[in-house]
Amino acid sequence: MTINQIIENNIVKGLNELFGAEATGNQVALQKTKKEFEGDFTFVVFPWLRVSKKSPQITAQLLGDYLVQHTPEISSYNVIQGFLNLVVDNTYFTQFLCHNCQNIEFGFPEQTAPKNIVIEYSSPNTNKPLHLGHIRNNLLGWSVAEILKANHHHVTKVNLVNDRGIHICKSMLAWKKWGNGETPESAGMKGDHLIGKYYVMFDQAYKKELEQLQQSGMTNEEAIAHSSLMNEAHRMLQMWEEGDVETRHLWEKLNSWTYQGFSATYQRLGIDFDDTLYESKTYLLGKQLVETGLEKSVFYRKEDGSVWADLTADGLDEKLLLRSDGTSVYMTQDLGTAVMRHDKYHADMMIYVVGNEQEYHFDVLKLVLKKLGYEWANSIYHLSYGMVELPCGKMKSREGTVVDADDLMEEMYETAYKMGCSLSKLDTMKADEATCLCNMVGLAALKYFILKVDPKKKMLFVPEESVDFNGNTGPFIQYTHARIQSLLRKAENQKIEIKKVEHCAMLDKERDILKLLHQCPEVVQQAAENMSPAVIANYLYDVAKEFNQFYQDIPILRETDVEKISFRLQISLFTACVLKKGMALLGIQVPDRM
RNA sequence: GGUCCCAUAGUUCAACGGAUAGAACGAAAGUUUCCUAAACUUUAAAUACAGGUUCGAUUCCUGUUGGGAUCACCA
Repeated sequence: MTINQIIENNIVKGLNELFGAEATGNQVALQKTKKEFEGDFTFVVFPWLRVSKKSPQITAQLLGDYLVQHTPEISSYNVIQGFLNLVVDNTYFTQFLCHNCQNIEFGFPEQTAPKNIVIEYSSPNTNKPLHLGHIRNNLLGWSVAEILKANHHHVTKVNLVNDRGIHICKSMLAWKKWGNGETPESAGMKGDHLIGKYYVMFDQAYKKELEQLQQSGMTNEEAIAHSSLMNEAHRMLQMWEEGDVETRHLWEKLNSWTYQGFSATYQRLGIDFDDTLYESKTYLLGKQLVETGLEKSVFYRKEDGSVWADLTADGLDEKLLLRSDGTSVYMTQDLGTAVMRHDKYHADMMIYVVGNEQEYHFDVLKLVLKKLGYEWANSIYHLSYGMVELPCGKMKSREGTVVDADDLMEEMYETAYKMGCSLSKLDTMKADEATCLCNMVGLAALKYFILKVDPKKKMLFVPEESVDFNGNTGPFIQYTHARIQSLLRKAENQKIEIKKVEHCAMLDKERDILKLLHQCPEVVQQAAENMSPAVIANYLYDVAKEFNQFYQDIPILRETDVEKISFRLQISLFTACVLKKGMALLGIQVPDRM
């Protein structure tokens, strides 16, 4: 049981015994005491004045006396207005430090109901390279998966590759027409970038064609209908669906180039998956489900042969499920994917990390699944995150207003390198060590910048300006860790042993940082409940900041009292552990020197 | 037009209905004979507007204004 729970239980007992309140546990919530007041936990008594029938001051005093008497961990209290501030005994914190400093399980909260969770993220299209939007998606998905694991859930990370459809045919057609057999090797390009080049090429040629057709007197619609390029692409899609050998062969070849490119990007980003699924393998199941729904009269067929779900009774619109030519749409595929995924993993919860622009899509998906009789539709959770916007607005691949993932990571590395040089941090390092460090620092800056923001909120990215290396940033936390490691190395060189100190007079700064470290498990738990790595990121910043103040104000190795040195080293060691573990949940590595 | 989301210092982000709304960047001023100055200290600076609920509202409700998303035989 955590100390919060112990105190809360005693508050419930106190309220009942003193005032006959008939209170229960979930009505009582403890909060952290604000910094400017004395105390560690605060209980607000205002809501209980009705049952105590006494003034706020008296009510709080009575309860305070009761708690000090019945809770060994609480040494004293004070009352300000209706706020009862409870002071935890110093010994509690010194013992907490002794018991958890070397505990590798520390930070992972207790879990009474572990779940089977499948989390999907990334979900790229194979016709273009990954960009900043994918980076947010990947980092969020990966980090949330780690956070859920830290809360003892069984997590499967899956990537659903959108490997088929008209968009893929566009790059295939462009490569076939104008590629002259170009390969990633011959072009000296990453495979995904090469394919992306042809995708853009198609779009440019298509636009030019439309312009010419319009100049020759056609309306916009007529031009679209008469575009030979688009018609060719559609023919290619049909051939693909019919299983034409040559088309399939081309498709496989170009996709394999993209996968090689993706794989390199994922690796550099530090992202991985337990399983990869392909839409080309699930869309047929979706079609079957639609047929079943037709038989059950859950869906209906229009005169032109298209199949629809009528969701107007539920406040949504009518939704197309099969085109009049019988081919499937996005929703059809997703229905198949959902059923397949549920059957394959026996999931209690299926998380989809997908942008908030698709909220409507997921509302529809859940509703249609329910109409088909799948009760588990409620276990689908759309982890809906905000878009990353540029100063010029939304990112659009075809218009070239994207921040490419590979370029961005390279820029981060270069910035870290320049910075390292100007601070003379790299002077004493070997070349490969410096490279490794700059990669670590550059990535940390990028990842932290993205993950510290609440996932639900959209965020603004200003190239050359957004990603900082000072202040509330990844490198700041890395620096704090490196500083502690340096301290510990020095201690080892001086043959100083870190002994367990069970009782020790404490300075305010020491107490502050211990109190903060003590909160780690509940922070990890809260991050899981909110599915928000930002909770962890902001906590780690607080820890690092608190430690730097401690480090600045209080001598550690320069102290003369052996007990105090030991105690402070132990605090430092523990801080380093929490920083390292926490950063690992964000997918950020921490160096031992920088 | 229908539905949904958002609005906090100059800027980017915080704040389970609780106390004097926190940080960072940027601006101004300081701290290195001493454990890493990628650090620390100090100053100035914000809840879009109007109502309501509450002992108490940045947070909940209603309206106004301003942004964004979505409602495709696109994915």
